[in-house]
Amino acid sequence: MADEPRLYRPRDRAVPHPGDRDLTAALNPDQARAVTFGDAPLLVIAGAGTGKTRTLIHRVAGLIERGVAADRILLLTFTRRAAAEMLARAERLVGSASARVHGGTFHSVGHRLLRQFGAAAGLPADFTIMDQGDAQDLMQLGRGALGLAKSNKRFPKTETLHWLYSRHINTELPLDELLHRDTPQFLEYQEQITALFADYTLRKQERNLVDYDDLLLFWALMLEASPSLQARIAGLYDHVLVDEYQDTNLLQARILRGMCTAHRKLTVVGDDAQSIYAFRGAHFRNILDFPRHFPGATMITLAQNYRSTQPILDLSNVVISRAEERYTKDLFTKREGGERPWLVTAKDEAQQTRFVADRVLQLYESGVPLHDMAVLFRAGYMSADLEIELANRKIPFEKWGGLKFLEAAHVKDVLAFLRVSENPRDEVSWYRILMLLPGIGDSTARTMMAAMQERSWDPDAFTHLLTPPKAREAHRSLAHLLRQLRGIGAADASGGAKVASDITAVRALYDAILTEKYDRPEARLADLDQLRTIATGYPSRTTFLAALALDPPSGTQDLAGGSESENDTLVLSTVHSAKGKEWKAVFVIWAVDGWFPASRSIEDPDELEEERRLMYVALTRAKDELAVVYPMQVYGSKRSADYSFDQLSRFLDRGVRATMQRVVVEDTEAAVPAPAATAPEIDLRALMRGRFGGTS
DNA sequence: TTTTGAAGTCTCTCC
DNA sequence: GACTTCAAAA
Repeated sequence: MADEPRLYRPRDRAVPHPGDRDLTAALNPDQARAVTFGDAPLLVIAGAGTGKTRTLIHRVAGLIERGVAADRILLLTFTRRAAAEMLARAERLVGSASARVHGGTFHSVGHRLLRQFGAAAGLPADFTIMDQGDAQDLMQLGRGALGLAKSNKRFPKTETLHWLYSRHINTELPLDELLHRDTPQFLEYQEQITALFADYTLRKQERNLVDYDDLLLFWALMLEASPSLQARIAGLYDHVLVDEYQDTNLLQARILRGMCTAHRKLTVVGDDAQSIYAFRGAHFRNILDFPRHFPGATMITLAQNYRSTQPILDLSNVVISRAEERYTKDLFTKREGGERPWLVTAKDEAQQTRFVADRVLQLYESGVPLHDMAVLFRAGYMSADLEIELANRKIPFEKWGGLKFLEAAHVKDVLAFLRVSENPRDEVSWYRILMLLPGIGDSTARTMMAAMQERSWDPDAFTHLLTPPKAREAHRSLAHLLRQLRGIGAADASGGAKVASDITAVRALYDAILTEKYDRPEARLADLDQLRTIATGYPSRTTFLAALALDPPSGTQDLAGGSESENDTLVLSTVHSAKGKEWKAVFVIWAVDGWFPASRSIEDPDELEEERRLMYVALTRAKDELAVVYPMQVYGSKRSADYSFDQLSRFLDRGVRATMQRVVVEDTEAAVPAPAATAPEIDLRALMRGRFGGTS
């Protein structure tokens, strides 16, 4: 139970689709061919909006109708959202039988398999999962231990080191090649970097910690290193289906090979024009290499778009036609009519925000529900101004992607307490907790952890540690808390209530620290209330902690519980998080060179190409209405000599603009007077000066 | 020597 | 607005 993936959340009522008797009735010939295709490797190249997911789901349904047991089908996706959506749609199509289809992201399925089979591979069953931040923290600790932390300014930053490590695991490129290609300036440190990676690997093992990359790597290794393990793991499934295959990397291809060598019943779908995860080691050529990895594979191409109007496709096709390398064809639709997409010129961010809010309301009044509209942007923080405006105007919205609830420092702090009680060897969490205590800094924390390691991380070791006088009292109350947590946590049987009371116990100590640290702690304290509420939904502390790393609730909205679908809310999303989704009306904001494409991608041709595909993904989300907005003036923009950041995105060149219509925002807010040019009647500043006795 | 406060520097995407 | 770096204080 506890080990089941959490991605599938069955709703109470599963209504079978009325037309599920003939699964191919609603499909075009190409789609139907993919659905009814037999048991050999199958590659479906499917452009945006061509019914890719629909085809995949129908294929699952078809397999079930052919008598394949639902729980012997594995459906792999790339993002959590895609996994949840796919399984929900499968259920709608074939009814509750699909409830037993196994599915999730590669990482979550890898996690489940590791809990199940890890013991046979020498991995303790109670390992803790580290998120990216934790992994970096751990590497930082190793860096200190190896004496690489200081003294050398030119040594790569921990962030870069972790990136290199992850890249090495996911792309299977040797370190020296990676260094040569991506960061030649660090070549001279290759020896130290290798030593650091070795230390990191050992450190993880000794602390019983597993990072995201391990979830994939260990899965692959279990399949490859032991024929009997492979038989047991691969033997769990008769059919494997993979969505968004263009976003897989070599490690994942290896996993699929291991899972499918026996039966070769593998279906993958994807679109090379929508490959946007190169930063995670994916390469769109992977999808084209599929026939080589799985000889005898059949390829089916879907090019008819069912989503967008022709004018929207015209624009998207021109944008992607500028790509250096491209394999999929132009999309076409039989949908008639539709307005040309808008290219909206705004004076500045404020006007861009006003335009979006006004237009959203306008569409809403004309009958488009809020949930049929989305605002897309390159990076999470770019919607800040809009969020404030929407809140002011009381337009309900939910935000996808961007900074996550669980990445907030205070949430991680509280979780760290739970994690050390769960896994006393969790060095990352120990460090975090110790640094919170007054009188303890980096060096004392390291000394204390070394002492605990001396005692083999005995849970009682902490109580007997010596601390500086200043930290005495804090040490005592922390020791007390940890004993208490172990006591509470021991009775795992009573489930979520226990996790919640753990959190309450932690807060008895932590709230004071938090209040001390921040001027306005209210919002953060509220976050912790949320965390407690979320915790009640999990059967045990172990499941709770693992789920948080792999399937984190995105924050406020998820908390509302099952009612989220009933609320009519506007979606704000990063383009990455929007992939695979569609809306009647889509706004793409910040179409400014340096923002989209991001300035750091401009110099590297490959990265620029990925940005282009990202823009393509953004544009192809729209069904009926599409508006691309760009503010001409960017306040507080970077003072870079190389680029000016108030130019229209380079992806919207002349030819592209010819498929759009220009819209200039009428400045309705012109009533707001510009700063007075006349001499002030009074001088407020002068009146305020000296108010606090100071003279500055 | 270690901690802590303050000024200064950027800001991605996801599991 | 969060994290890093630097200098002063304990």
